[in-house]
Amino acid sequence: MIKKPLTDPAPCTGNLLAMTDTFDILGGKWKLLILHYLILREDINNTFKKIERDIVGISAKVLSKELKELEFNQLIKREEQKTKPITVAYSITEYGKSTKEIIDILVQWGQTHRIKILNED
Amino acid sequence: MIKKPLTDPAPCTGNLLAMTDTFDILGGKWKLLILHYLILREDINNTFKKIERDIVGISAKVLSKELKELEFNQLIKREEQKTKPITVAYSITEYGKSTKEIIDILVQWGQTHRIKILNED
DNA sequence: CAGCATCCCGTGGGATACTG
DNA sequence: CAGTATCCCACGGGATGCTG
Repeated sequence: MIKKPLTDPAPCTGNLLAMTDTFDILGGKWKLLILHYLILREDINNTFKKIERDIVGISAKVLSKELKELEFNQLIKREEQKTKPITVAYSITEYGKSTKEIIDILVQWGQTHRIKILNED
Repeated sequence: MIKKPLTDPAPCTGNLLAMTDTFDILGGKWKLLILHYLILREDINNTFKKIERDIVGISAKVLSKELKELEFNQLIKREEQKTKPITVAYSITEYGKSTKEIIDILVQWGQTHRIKILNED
């Protein structure tokens, strides 16, 4: 039987670092919701206003900040359209689609949890 | 702690709701780090003090709050030990282990992202 | 319409001290 | 040791108004 060092310094630093990286980029309550929205509506003209209306509870100020950060990290693409009053369309990038597996697992976990809770008591 | 259904015309309401449920339970920057820590150290005596030391950056006040919420949602178990100055050990529950797939994906994504960034420019 | 500037408030969380 | 209680401040984010 092999013993581990007793004074075990913070275990798995690498993993913690990687998770923190992910939180930094995708963290907060909105980014993954926005990515989910854009992934499902890949071929649609998703204007700022439309996103703001569809994602219930988000304010324009916060949405603006979130979109900017997502664009900075190349997860979404921003395109100004030459309309009368200017409109802007946002879309998912190929790289942005890599978050789909995260989203799917979070959705699945949430659904399972809800079922678990309902079956209690 | 589950949110009430939103009266929400947005597409894919169910998915958004499920994701929001997950955020409510596992959200914030600490809960998944704590679960990850406890999953890896399943058979170890994880006292409050030990966790506080190993998870760099967390304060006792916040750790206390997070542990309470995780226990409330049955993701971890709290056990007082009959030591001289009382100690408390926390451990992952079977249900808590269901978060491992989430953690694994977040770790993996973070690592991949880091590699991507390094290979740019 | 998109999104920035301002003002303003609630609260999350740090620092510190105290208790069982 | 494992928390709890207080004080206190920074800042996230709402509301509103303005501009290109």
